[in-house]
Amino acid sequence: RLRKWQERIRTKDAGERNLQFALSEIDRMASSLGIPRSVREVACVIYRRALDEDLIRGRSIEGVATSTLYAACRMEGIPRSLEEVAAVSRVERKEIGRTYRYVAQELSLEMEPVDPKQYTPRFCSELDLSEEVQAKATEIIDTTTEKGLLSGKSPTGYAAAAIYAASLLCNEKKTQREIAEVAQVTEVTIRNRYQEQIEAMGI
Amino acid sequence: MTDPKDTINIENVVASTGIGQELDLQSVAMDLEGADYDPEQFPGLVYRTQNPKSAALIFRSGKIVCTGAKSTDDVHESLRIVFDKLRELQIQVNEDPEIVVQNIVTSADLGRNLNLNAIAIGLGLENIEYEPEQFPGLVYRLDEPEVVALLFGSGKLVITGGKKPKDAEHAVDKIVSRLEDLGLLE
DNA sequence: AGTTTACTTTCCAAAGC
DNA sequence: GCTTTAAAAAGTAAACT
Repeated sequence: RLRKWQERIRTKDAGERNLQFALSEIDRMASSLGIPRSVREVACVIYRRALDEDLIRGRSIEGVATSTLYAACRMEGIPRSLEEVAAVSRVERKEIGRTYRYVAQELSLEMEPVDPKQYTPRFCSELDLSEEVQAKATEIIDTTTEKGLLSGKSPTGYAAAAIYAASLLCNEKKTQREIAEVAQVTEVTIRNRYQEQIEAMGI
Repeated sequence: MTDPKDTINIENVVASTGIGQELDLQSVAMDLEGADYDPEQFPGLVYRTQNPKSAALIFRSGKIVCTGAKSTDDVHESLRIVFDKLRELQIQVNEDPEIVVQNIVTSADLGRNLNLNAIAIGLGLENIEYEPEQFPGLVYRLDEPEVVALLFGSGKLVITGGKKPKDAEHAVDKIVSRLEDLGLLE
């Protein structure tokens, strides 16, 4: 009887320690990505839900913590790409993506696809581009999306190409390399999306 | 308009069977030309047939898995070749061991571009998985028939998980009618 | 700048770790 | 869970020319 009781306390303590570790990891990753406190709190709430639903079993705490932060950013409309969260996590990108899909499905998070426009303010700001370029990029994204160009394309690559096109149109040119660095995509992807977009825009 | 069902093409058939007899894979690997056997990596011996093209995984238990065939007839033909090869090695194999098709992968074309964003929201986020950052296809799990469809922006699709060719036809019909109901196929 | 190769996703069986 | 096998879809990445 005493042994069972001690075991319960031990598991409870271990669970408590694991939860504290997960929450501090979320905080650490969020800090290095410059994610606001309100979003970290959303991530912590999702993590606790995942814990309550017993979704952590068979998965790494760090993996679930990272996925939870990724999901929270999307829910709050300030997405970070898997590339970006993977850069501050000790779990690889593929694992984070798989865990995110599992958690989102099990908790019925019903996440809508990421809108490329949600990346433009942050990317433009990191590139020191004007509001004018940002507005132009937004317009390019809206127009080309209406023409059906977005299906299947990565939101970061799509946003990066629109920003590249907008920077040219507004005479504030940034090189493909500079934009690729900020958006964490390759120059080849920017070229491919850019060609389609300017053609659809009739430029 | 061409019926999307007419564009269905079987791309891969997976089937299992068995010769009801234990095998010494080490000696089979020695005698069978072109056999790949690395028990440290995987317990099955890999044997590839050329006509029709397929890959057979042969296990110590005598059970066999055949993949890569383009039709159910090809699976039977490939396995017939495998059975004959084993017989050449003085291994007893019945006339026609039971062959069970486990999975059929098909491709098809709806003939129009698809707005995957609208489909993801329209068909309801519950049976749909669409993460273009991770994969360009939208994953749609059907209950009847019980298959999984991957829909692409081009209107092309992949259907997998079915046990018979008809499953893919039924799946295409359901997908088409559901997209039409939502006004997402036009 | 553009090409080639390789990897991402879905499915399934097998035996063993 | 993982390992291996096969195949399609289309996008992206890495490594070259």
